[in-house]
Amino acid sequence: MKLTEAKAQFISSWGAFGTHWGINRTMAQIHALLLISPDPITQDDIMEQLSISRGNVNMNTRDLIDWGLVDRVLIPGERKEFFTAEKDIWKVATQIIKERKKRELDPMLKLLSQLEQIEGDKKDKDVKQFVDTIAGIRKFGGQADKVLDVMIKADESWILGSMLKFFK
Amino acid sequence: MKLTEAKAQFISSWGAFGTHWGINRTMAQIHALLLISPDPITQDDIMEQLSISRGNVNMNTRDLIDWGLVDRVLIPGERKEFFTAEKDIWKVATQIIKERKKRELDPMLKLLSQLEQIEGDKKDKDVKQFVDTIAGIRKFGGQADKVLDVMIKADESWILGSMLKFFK
DNA sequence: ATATATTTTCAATAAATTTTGAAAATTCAA
DNA sequence: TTGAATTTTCAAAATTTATTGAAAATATAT
Repeated sequence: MKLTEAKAQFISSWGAFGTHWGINRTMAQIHALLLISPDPITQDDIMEQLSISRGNVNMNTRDLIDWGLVDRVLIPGERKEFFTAEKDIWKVATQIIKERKKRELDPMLKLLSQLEQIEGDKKDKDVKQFVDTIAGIRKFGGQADKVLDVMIKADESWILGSMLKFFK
Repeated sequence: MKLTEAKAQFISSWGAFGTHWGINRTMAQIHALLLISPDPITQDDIMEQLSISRGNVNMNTRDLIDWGLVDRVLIPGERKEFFTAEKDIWKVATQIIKERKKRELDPMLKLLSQLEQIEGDKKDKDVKQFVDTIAGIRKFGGQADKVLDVMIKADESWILGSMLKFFK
């Protein structure tokens, strides 16, 4: 397989993959393109390589920057802005976990603790099942929250290596 | 807060939550409803409680069954089919991990190992960045794969507890 | 300051996804 | 069997989400 074909496949698959993870296709594709670009590239480069509009590139690069996955780079003597992606996959994963935890897990846990305090007779089986379910999810979520915090704080891949040895 | 209100909030939030995880809103809502229902319920119950069509319920319960999260239950003397959800959140999580690994991670890893073997001069910086990126993702994915396998095999929450002690 | 290059915004449009509902298929009791 | 109850299917409609592109805003060089 040649580089051009492989690139196209990677970008396309990474885009499809992203949709399973709550990230839009184009955002994931731009991210893929930046990951395999050795040097920073411009809006126009992205537009051309992915055949998408300027507005689309602009919005999605902004989102990627908000996610902490992409940076704007100013190149001396160049009028245009350049973009570059964090290449260390561990940092990428950590950053994604951090953001999703903040955007999704934390608010959900907050809601669950509110829902746990409903009025009602605990002997009523509907009430009981509701409270038990909420409590179960909350407990699980709380554990996940702690594990993710540990992962976020660890900055190198030793932690996964350690886990593996631990569980072998 | 009263049970009715709390139920509605939970179902609605769980639905929204699901959309961030590549699961469609209605499927997640049906799952939520089943989680808090102490006894098995019918298609009609679901239609009524969530105000959705029969076809919609049918398709989404089928998907939930495919995901291994919901079971059909036959109640003696009843003509209709009943549905019930696995209530143990750990089992739910394990099942989801197992399915997503199979549907997403495994195919991605397979593709990456193909892409790593491209023809081309390793001294070319485009080639180098491409190969390095793919290798990095593959290595990370491979580790994740192993960790997830361990989690899937562990059937009780002791494993997370152990992790926490380990990293404290 | 002015002209030019570049980026951003956002209403309109297009595309993708979800939902409906009625017809077809299936199940089951008598 | 027959017919009523129930489930399934799937084309059409509705809804949601993503994309475009041109105008407005901003930045930069001379």
